[in-house]
Amino acid sequence: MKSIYKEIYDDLVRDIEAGKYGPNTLLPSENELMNYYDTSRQTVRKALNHLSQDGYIQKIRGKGSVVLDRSSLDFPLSWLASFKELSNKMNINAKTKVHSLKIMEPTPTLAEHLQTGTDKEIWEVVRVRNIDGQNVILDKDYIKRDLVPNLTIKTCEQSIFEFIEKELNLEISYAKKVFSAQDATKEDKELLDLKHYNVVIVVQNYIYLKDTTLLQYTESRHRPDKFKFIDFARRELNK
Amino acid sequence: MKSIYKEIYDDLVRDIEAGKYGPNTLLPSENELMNYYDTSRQTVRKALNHLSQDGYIQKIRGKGSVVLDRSSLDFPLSWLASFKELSNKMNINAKTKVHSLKIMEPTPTLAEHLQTGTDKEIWEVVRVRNIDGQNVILDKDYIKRDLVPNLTIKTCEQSIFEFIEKELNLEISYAKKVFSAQDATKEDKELLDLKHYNVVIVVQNYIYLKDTTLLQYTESRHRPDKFKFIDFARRELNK
DNA sequence: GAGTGGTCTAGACCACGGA
DNA sequence: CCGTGGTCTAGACCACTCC
Repeated sequence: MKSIYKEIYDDLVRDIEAGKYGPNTLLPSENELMNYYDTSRQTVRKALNHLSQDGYIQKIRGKGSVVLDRSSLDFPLSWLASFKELSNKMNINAKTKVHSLKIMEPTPTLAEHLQTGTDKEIWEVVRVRNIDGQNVILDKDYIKRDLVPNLTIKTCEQSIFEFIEKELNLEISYAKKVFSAQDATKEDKELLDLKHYNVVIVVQNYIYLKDTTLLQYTESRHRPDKFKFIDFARRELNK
Repeated sequence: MKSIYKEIYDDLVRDIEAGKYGPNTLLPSENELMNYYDTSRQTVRKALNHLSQDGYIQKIRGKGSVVLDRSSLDFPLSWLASFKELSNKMNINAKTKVHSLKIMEPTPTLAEHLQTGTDKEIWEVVRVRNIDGQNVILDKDYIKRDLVPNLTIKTCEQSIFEFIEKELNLEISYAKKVFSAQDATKEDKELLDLKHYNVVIVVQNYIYLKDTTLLQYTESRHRPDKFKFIDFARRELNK
């Protein structure tokens, strides 16, 4: 059973993306939505606040909720999303090749990234993402084995994300991402079609479950010209 | 007069950062906070939800609000912050040199970025950020002149941000950032100490006021090895 | 003045975790 | 079982925008 505010949120997202409410027009007022969904104002406001948080609308006191123009925003890929989800949304001709999949004991560096001991087994998954015939992203995933006992090449070719959430019923709650640029390593040069570039854009991703345990550390190494990341940020506290 | 939830939020942020509530310990329960501040539960929850949003805590049903470890998070520089705010927070030896400041009519490209006409005057501010004796960031700001009539070199050396908010009383509400990498231009090579790097990390920043008008377009060009950006993201809707 | 969103109250019931 | 957080209600008063 979906909660009411989530239903309202989903409805409005759908309507906005379908163009039912165009950019710079007003959404129905909180009162109208309240009556329409036969619910309390707080519930409506919760839905609207999430729309605001996610960059769909701007609430203006005395006026209403203005729909923002997200056409140039393309995809809000700031948030936790898997490569598969992304490539679907963007209609990209993408393929994934699993380069290696193995169980290992972490090096001291990896143990620190994963907040675990060097004697605890972890999975190492190395995947190459191919877009339009070019190998442009190298993904290295490190996953705690005690949380994910089994992993197959087939799963890694699809979406590890989906597998973890749907098959294992682990709830991913939040993540910390660190963006930087690094000199390309020998491995980068071997596995990617780097052309003349001597640096790669690195996205380190620490993925946490809802009980705050760290599940996975991922390093995504992008060829510079194929890297793009969009972020929507609010300065004020949400109302 | 500060609102109650903001007061609670600020208090808790202060206490968490001061170490009064250490990582992996529990905050007082919603009931306790409710009594302490003599307010309703909803008001307390609003404050806690913002803490959750900002990566300070994880709320766990049946248990409480767990303080997350932000020591490695350093600074949540994902969010709207000026260079001055940042360098203050990070104790960095940073200097700003204004390379040029002028009024111009936008090129077609710039007009599109700023969502304005090619006949409307805009400011162009070019600044070089020097960290530890090296020129590592080139900031190019384009600001609508009708919103900001006057701008001085002195202001640009300090913080344009502060000037806009405090002197002009314009309320900045949200921003869209686009991260990418580009081949270094002739200008990059002239103004920055680029060493052997042939690409720069570019952060395009579109800054909006609370009435949804676009105020400013900024392009921040970073030497790759000095670029770092940290993002905290939640997968679930906030509760 | 009428309508909008922003803050807040005082209740209620539910789902979950831990002892 | 009790205490936790998650959802929701039905009111209230305020600040703001627009006419």
